[in-house]
Amino acid sequence: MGVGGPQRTTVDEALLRGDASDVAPRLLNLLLVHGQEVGRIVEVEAYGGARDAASHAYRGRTRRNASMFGPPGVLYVYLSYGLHHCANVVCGAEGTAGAVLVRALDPVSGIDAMRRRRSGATSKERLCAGPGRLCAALGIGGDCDGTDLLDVRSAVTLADDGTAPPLEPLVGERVGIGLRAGPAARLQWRFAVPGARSISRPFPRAGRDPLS
DNA sequence: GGGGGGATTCGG
DNA sequence: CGAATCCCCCCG
Repeated sequence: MGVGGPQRTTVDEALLRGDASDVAPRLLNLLLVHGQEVGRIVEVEAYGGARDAASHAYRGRTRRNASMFGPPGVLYVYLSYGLHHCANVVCGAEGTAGAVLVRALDPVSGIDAMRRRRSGATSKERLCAGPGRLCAALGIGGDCDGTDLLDVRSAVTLADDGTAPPLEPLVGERVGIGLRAGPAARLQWRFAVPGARSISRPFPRAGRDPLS
């Protein structure tokens, strides 16, 4: 057999139909593709709708978050802190808000182009370790908001090379959620591939209870 | 119409 | 730790 690597297929919409917290861990080890630049999704976070105080959609639809209400498979891109773009895979039924934030990729190909876009980054494992970093590396900007990730003709797509998601992903609280989000800040809606090289920030050590 | 805060990142 | 810098929310 050839050494060209496993065949890449598109992702079925059925994978994305559920709630964000159910869909998120199933996106681990899929590929995010923009032209020649390809990265493996190794860290994600789930964001819901009206019941998730940490979600952009908590207070309903706005111009910014409109894509979150779209059909599953749409790309939701927003500008964070006026500087960095962040990419989400929209999930759940059309009309309901739900999305999975892609927080880190392991670079697979197009690494030279990624480095060019991220002039500061040197090491491969930092290239796409963070939601803003990976968008910069892949060239995903606001113009990509609303893209259909399941359409092979799109500039940005999701792909599956046959690597299954981990049976036991790392699980933790979402990053950067302020106290104003209330109990939603403690939801264990962050997931990652154990042992992945590119993780945006460490997960707290599991296996011990706090001293409460 | 104004002010505060953010799903971030980098440099000092 | 603070700056960069835009969108959105809430209050008046």
